[in-house]
Amino acid sequence: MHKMNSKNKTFIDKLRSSGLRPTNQRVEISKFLFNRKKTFHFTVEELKNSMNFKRSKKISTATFYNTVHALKSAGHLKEFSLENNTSYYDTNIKSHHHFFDNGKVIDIKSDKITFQKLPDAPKGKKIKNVEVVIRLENNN
Amino acid sequence: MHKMNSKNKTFIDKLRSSGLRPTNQRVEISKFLFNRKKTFHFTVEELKNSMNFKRSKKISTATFYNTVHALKSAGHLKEFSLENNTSYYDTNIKSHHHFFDNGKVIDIKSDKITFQKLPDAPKGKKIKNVEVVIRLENNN
DNA sequence: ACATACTTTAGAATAATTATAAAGTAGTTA
DNA sequence: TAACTACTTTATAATTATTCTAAAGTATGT
Repeated sequence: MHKMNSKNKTFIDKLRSSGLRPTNQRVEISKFLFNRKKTFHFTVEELKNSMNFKRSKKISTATFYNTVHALKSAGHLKEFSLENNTSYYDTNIKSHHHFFDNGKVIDIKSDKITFQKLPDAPKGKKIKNVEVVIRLENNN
Repeated sequence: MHKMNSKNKTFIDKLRSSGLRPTNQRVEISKFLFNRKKTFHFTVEELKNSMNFKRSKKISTATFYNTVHALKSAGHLKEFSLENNTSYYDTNIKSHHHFFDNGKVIDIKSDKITFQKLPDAPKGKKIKNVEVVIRLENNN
């Protein structure tokens, strides 16, 4: 007996293309992450807390880590780091940049930043990507 | 009895301006960090291991963390992050950028990158700094 | 419906970092 | 210089983020 409406398909596809069977837990995580208009920035701990908050049967920490890691490896999530030893993930996987405003992260669309000059890659290497972080502080 | 030649002064000044008394341990750490030609990238663990390697009397982990943290807060070190939940520090505090080549970090001088277009800061905010990370991969 | 390989989970293990509190030291003062 | 006080060092415990483990459960092909 399959419970699957057309809306779920997309989430399930993301899981399958990450090499993951679409179990209930994973489908719910995938929905939670991708069924939204705006891009979503999160840590695994935040994701776990916000999803488990209302659930009677909690999804385990390991499942959150496994699922997020697989989605990231498959390219459905983008990982980035702040200076607090925690991994952040972004549902916006298109190349883009970030504002950091004391712990808060805001996406900057790729075309908002263009370069006049970029260095050459060292010999034997090539550029995989370029990421810009603009740190903000309060005016005045 | 003071053992202090003019060379040490500089290291001691960095400590004092970080609000730290120049104890033996701290002076040695400060020397180790700043008494070099090229800029130095390190994690606290790496710093501890390389300094303690040859010492009979080891400097404690807490002292490394405290000292590095104070030097960073005072602006004598720059902190940055890779995607491995570890803090990296850079003795080059001038605004500059980085190549990341699987875990290896290479400085890029500030003037090697210039922008054609940068976004405005959100209202009430201003730009504190802009950092570029260029990720490398092997050719072919 | 079976078999099998993949999953979930609680809990242990690990790694980086921070906190604690007792013993030691720098810098000031008398 | 002796004494004092506040700051330091250190070993160790605690904390946080993450990964590992192994037993019990489930998806999927036949």
